[in-house]
Amino acid sequence: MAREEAWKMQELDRIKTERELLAQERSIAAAKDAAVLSFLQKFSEQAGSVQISNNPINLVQVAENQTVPVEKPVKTPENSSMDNFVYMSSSRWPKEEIEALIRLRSNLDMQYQENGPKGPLWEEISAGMKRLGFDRSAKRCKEKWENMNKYFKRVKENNKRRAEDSKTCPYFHLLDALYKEKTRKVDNSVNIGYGLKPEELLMHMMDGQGEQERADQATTENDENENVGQNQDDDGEKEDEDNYRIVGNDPSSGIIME
DNA sequence: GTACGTCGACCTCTGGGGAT
DNA sequence: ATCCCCAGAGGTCGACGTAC
Repeated sequence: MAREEAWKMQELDRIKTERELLAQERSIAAAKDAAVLSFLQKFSEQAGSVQISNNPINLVQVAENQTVPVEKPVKTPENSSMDNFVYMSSSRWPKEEIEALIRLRSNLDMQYQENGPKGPLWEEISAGMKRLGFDRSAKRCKEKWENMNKYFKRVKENNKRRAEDSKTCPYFHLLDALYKEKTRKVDNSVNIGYGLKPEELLMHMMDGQGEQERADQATTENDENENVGQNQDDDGEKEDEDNYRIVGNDPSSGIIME
């Protein structure tokens, strides 16, 4: 019991820290926006005919030689001379972008579930990504989400085990945690969950996780072929279960639309 | 060079929900 | 009841990176 209380306190501290970090990120993004706008203004004055994408943030990141997200000039038949080029988004999603997408999608999914009608969900996610410095269209976000889940499920169904420090699929643990929480929410929503504030819901989820972990410890491994979306005790997860954090539905991730 | 894993992009199909 | 729109699932193909 005391251990559980301590764990809850730890989680609350972590939530607080994450919110502070997010505030920092937002201020950085705002600063970037301002810098980019001035840059674009200067740039357009100097080269009036140059085509520039509507991706100021990423242009700055290129200028600052940062790695994420990666941008590269792309030659097109129209601009093969490279005198005029457009910046295209990198096709590959860096880990940071994927994690941001998962968090945003999870947060908004929870919001939409609470608020009823689904609005322009992916537009909001795309806007949220932009605020975090990642320029991805709603369509790209949606496709990435679908491909990600598709591949995740495929791997799960194939019953493959991968090293925890695998270079690839670093987001699997996030998706895994998300599916677990979704399942748990469905289980709990009959009695609790709806009508609660996100923070309150988190506390319920955290309670549920504690109970779940205790239950997991008490049970034996007997569910080798459970479906990912149906069972949170899927195989191959016990080994790293203690490392999971509730990220997907964690309101503390703070990426909630103002 | 080849096999394999991973991923992006595009497509089709299906089910749910709203409008008529 | 029917139509339409949308989200999601699933399939497929090709590109890319890596291990062998």
